[in-house]
Amino acid sequence: MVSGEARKVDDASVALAVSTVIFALRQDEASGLATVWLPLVRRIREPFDGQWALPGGPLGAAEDLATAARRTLGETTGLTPGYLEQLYAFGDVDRSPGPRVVSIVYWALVQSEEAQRASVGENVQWFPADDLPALAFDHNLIVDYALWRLRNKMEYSRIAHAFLGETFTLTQLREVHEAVRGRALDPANFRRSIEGSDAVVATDQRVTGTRHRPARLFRYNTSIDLADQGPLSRLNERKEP
Amino acid sequence: MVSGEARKVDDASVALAVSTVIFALRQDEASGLATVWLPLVRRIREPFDGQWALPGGPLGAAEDLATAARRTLGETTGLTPGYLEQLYAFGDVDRSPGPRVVSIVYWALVQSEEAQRASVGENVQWFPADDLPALAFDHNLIVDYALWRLRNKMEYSRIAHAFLGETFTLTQLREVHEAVRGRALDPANFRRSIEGSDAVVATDQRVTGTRHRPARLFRYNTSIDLADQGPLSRLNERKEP
DNA sequence: CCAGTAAGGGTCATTACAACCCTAAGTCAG
DNA sequence: CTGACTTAGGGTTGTAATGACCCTTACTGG
Repeated sequence: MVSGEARKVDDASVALAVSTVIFALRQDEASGLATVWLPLVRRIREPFDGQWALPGGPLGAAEDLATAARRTLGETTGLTPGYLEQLYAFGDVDRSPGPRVVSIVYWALVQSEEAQRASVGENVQWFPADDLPALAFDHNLIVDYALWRLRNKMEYSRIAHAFLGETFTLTQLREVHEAVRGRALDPANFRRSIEGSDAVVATDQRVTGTRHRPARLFRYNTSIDLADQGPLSRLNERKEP
Repeated sequence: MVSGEARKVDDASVALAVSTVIFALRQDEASGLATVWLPLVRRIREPFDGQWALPGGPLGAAEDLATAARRTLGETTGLTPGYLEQLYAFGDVDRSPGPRVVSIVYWALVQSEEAQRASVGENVQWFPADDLPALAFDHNLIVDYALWRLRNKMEYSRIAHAFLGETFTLTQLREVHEAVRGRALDPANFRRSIEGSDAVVATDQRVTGTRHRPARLFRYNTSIDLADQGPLSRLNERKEP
């Protein structure tokens, strides 16, 4: 039998949802070190009524997958991500009680200030990514996988700037890496590895008023593909305004 | 508005399909070097009637995504992959004329002999991955991405054995790497890098009758996670018999 | 003006890797 | 039987990347 890609699913009871794991960094008040946090949404209907879940919702009929991820994320949390990438499609038959749901999950990064600005209400709360409660559906596994991808990708690509503003010091950039990778990095070695690559461009500005030696401000090299998705970057470029 | 993951898609016209890019190695008759090939299926209905497309089909109501990939692959090409991993979900609104289709695409590897055995008919043909005709839908982009992932993954993980049998010589393993990466590798350096890792276990068997010095046969170290998918390997383990 | 601290640069040992060379051990032609 | 040929497999060396550690520079607040 030869495939007919356009045929409908036999049983129309398969629903398609889009969810997003979105990370930001937060200073721990005790240690002063930054760690990875993410917002969760309290469910207000069965199944898993009252439990925490990833922000998301059904796919609209006229929107692309990434657009649906942005929209549902905005509707539920008010956040606008600085980086967004598809993570995985979860579709096990038994992953949700009741009608079957296939979830296409994205993962994203926001700047910390943007995360502060966004509304936080009764039904949206931030949690440390390493220490989550039991979530609805298979969302604990999803977060684990997203966190693993974030940590992996931080080592070989240049997504760290999505946590920072337009310009930043090398110390700020290093602190992002330290927060995600969970250990201290040598400032001098870090500087050399970054400056040795072409990821970053020095500006002629400096940060003063820090009661220390003024630090140079850097900007990301926009002529470089930060995402490192190979042929797919074509697809992503096309879609962004 | 808070998400309801289990709600149906507003417009029920979104169909969910599963396709697979499956690679095998073939000797080029002229040069004797191996290169990467994949089977394509000729479409026998609109849209793209008569053009080549990836093997696939609609998702069944009671099967997991990977199961659907294996099933549709078997039905259309007769192949049983030695390795299977999710690639990406393609869901742009305009990727298919007519009713909307979201395709969850897998990529896979088969042993070369298994690929030989599988039926090849009028409507299934093998093509070199580097030199494809214009395919149906966005399948050229999909194959490019799958090939990029294969080449990337070959460098840092241990999937090469999926092209080989139970036991193999280091020369065979090296030829797999050479075929995928497209360039010759130094035999001595390759040997050291493999033996230095714990990916491979030497058996006490040797290959004779090759009119050369007999080569040791190796076996893969099954106590190691070959796929390197982090937390997802949990999910995959569970599903395989 | 001095103490404290971050910015930023230098040095060195270790490691991974590529290039290149050599020897070992089979088969086949004669 | 023997030597040519070819692949198996090991050794040596230079280079590039990385981490550990030390030093100087430059600002601010007391």
